[in-house]
Amino acid sequence: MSREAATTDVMRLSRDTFALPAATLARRLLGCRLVRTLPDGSRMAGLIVETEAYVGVRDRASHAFGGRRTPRNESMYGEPGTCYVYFTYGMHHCVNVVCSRRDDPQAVLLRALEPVEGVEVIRARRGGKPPGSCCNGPGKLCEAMAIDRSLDGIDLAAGETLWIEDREGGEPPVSTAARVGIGDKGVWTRRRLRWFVRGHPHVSVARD
DNA sequence: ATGACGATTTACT
DNA sequence: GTAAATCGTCATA
Repeated sequence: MSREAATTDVMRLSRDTFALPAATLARRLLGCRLVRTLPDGSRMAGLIVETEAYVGVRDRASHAFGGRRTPRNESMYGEPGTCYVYFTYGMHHCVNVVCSRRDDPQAVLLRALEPVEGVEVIRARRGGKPPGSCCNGPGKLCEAMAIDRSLDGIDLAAGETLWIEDREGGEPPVSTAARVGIGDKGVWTRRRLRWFVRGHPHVSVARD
């Protein structure tokens, strides 16, 4: 392999990157590309522009708070790079990247993407909405990319039908904010564990 | 068996 | 801004 090819090859994120702590990985994922392929051959991708970190058993807002371990959140306890998909509000899915190490349930919630590949397929699945309204929220991006509980527990590092590719340029300009949709969880409601690309039009909630 | 609760989205006032 | 939609999950009994 030539030096040129090596530097231009898209790099799939691998186990050692997923082994970062959630608060570090959440920022590291901004600008990276989430890729999804379907049995019918279609391929979709979007740049990650907003994330949230759920930092472990002491995080009151986390599904794994206090070490809670049930059939629903079992994949949070898996290898770094495991995909955690849950169903909520009776109608929406949300997708997370499990990180840190096995049995340390930390994860990064993917909250918004900028669609860059398969945009027409994405729009069709979102009822024909404009691209800017297709992936600007955790439930929306799952609908757009056909992500549901059937993908819970898969290995994103293996990259069969869903994986993440590293960004090619440097880190985009980053803003932080409190996480969205957290009820009263004391200090954990206010901590700035949300990261997004500053000023990006596809972010779900721009407020800091 | 029951009930409360969502890491949300959409439509409507 | 407020409210409805809609149901799997889990703690409690």
